[in-house]
Amino acid sequence: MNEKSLKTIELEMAVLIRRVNSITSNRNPENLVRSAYLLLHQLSLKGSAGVKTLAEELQLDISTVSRQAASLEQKGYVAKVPSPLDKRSYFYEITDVGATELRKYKQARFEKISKLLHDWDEEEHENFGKLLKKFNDALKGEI
Amino acid sequence: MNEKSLKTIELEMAVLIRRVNSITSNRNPENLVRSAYLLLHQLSLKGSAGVKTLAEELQLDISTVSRQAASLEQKGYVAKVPSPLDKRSYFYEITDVGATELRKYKQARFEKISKLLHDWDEEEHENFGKLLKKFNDALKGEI
DNA sequence: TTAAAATAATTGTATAATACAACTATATGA
DNA sequence: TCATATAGTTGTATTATACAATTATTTTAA
Repeated sequence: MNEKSLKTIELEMAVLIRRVNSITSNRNPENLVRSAYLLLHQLSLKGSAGVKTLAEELQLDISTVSRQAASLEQKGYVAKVPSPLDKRSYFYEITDVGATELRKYKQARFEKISKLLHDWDEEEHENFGKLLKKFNDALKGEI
Repeated sequence: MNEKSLKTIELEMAVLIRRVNSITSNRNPENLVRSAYLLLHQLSLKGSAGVKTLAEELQLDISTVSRQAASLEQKGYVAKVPSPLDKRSYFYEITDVGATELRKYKQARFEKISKLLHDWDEEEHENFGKLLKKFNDALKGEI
């Protein structure tokens, strides 16, 4: 039982959150805003859905998702389509503009990370990705 | 040039920030508050310092650190000692109560992480810790 | 078959964490 | 010694979020 690694993770996780939050905070709210990134990603990945479903998938409060969706709609990144079956509910679907913006946003993040990790070897990239994913899977149940 | 791993990191990093922020948000602001954790850690590690120095070390705005320090002082976790040489400035030093609270806070985080990663093998723990640290070091220059 | 309960979404309000700008008090240096 | 620089605080704004109240609609049960 080696506590050292776990202690490192404990501390470095706090530092990571700080730094990433600081770096990714939005400069121009004209474009895709950080907080709505995962919402748009989800719509792109899984197709259209209502606020309730999205909130469950993203593990966020419905009200939070409702606001994020409204903001995406206002920018033209998603379309709000009334559900034909249930007049209370809607489907949000990503628009072409939204898909383009998502691609650009992802690309910008990708490039930042590529540059940041340019001197890591391939195995480190792969390991870090896998472990992050595994950590996130573990976290999922904790919210 | 394998883009896949970098794309995984790009996405999982966003998910990680979301989930960790959600899980670590404070329930009882009587005790040590998440945002001040690294400040108290820093004082514990490097000894007493003024707001300016701490802000540089933590890469935060002076005003942010000033408030965090004031809140720590109000809880009795740090003492605010006037600098004898310069009447404009102060040194914050961790108190015994503060040190105890820091230890408890760290221990609670440690236990959460231990439980979360109980089924990882030792090598994964070690790797994840090392890579997180390495990633944070890379981020440091980007703020 | 209608009244009560449940549900989808929005909106009001509150909080945490932060940065930037304005300000105060003190120190430095030309 | 006065102008400028510096340490720190406080005012204000923003982002991201949750919880509570509300509205509109649907489902259920008497």
